[in-house]
Amino acid sequence: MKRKDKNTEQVILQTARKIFIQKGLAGARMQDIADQAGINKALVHYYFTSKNKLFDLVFEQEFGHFFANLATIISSDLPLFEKIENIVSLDIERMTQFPGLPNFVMNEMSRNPDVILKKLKKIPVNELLTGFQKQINTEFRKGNIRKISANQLLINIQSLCIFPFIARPMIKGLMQLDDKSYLAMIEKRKTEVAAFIIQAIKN
Amino acid sequence: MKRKDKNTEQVILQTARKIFIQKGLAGARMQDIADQAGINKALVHYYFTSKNKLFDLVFEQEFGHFFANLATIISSDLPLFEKIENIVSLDIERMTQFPGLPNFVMNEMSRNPDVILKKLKKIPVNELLTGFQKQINTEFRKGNIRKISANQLLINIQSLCIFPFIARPMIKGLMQLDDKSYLAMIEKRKTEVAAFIIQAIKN
DNA sequence: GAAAAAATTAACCATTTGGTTAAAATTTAT
DNA sequence: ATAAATTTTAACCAAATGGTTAATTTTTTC
Repeated sequence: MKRKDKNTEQVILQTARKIFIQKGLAGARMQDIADQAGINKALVHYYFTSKNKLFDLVFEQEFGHFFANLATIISSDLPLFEKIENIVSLDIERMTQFPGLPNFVMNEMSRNPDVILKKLKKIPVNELLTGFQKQINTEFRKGNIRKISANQLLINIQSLCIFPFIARPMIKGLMQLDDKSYLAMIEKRKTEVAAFIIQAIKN
Repeated sequence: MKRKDKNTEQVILQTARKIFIQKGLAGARMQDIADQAGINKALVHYYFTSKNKLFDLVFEQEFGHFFANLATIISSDLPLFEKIENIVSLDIERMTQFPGLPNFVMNEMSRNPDVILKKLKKIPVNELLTGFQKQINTEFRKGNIRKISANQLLINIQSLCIFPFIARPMIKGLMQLDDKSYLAMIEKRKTEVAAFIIQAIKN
């Protein structure tokens, strides 16, 4: 195994990501991570010092994916309905690309709210919400939409986009969908959810 | 500790529930359950045989809460909009009453989809969805609502009701809400979410 | 090519964990 | 009141776990 051909550190990280997402911090085993990475367990410690350190690193990366580009769209000059369409599209695409992500992030937020709070502080949420609320108020005054708070609207958008990924096994089970059907349904939601939301707020 | 005054089995069960909801199966420790129940660890094994057995029992009970009364409302003769209002109200009330429930159930569904599939098979979902779709079709033909599938509508309702509980720490962090403000916001959603949905499908 | 640095290995370690056991204590049944 | 049944206890157990160590191997540097 030559360093030029393979980067052991990266292999461990990818493997750890997969297992942490699947099993969570408590359920993941260092030996399993080593086995699946095809290395000796001591190497995990050599490169990452401890289970917690490795987990923190993985979580940092995954958490970054969660909010990727969202701020940019929310603060853009796009017309409101178009903005909603773009947020929905981006959210659903990202969750499709990283299917275990919402469960992973939500769990860790439950387990460890203080760490998350610290991370969230780095996001200029007030600015975003203020700008978004202004846009909403403008559209409301023009008579284009009904009254709604930026907070509630964003919660609704995220709810409609993310929950079906969290509830994937339940939805598949209840509605008797195989993977293909489930994914087709998710694909359809890209336009349907946006339309649902726009219709809900439209005057 | 007299049997007449306290039921050790129940105390263990309540404690286990709390800890399993908080830590999950892998993260919960039998010694912690015993400590918090104020008993000797061997007692947990005496009454419940193993960690897995105890967990299964707790999960069974919690899973029951998740779907409680939902089938009854969906299959009732209520007019569609009223039905939506009742589902939303019931969902939000139940999640307020059992705040850790959605995380707990969603996690276990991820971890153990086969077990969940088995449980879901006991719910007469096809009947429910068929009936609900009929009602929707009737309203659509009358020109009262837009076209939507029962599946997507139910997913949207559940998304809007449940996700804010799953994402509680994130919402609180991003929107800088304390517990009181968060709960006030949730209370408001009982009517707002129903109105949002009704508006989204109304013609 | 030799030395230094880095990566890898296999064995080992202390602690934790879920579970077991047998004795003691308590409750119930007669 | 005694015997039987049940509950509880404290000690113990084997395996699993995250982590450590020192030797060996490989790669990099000069």
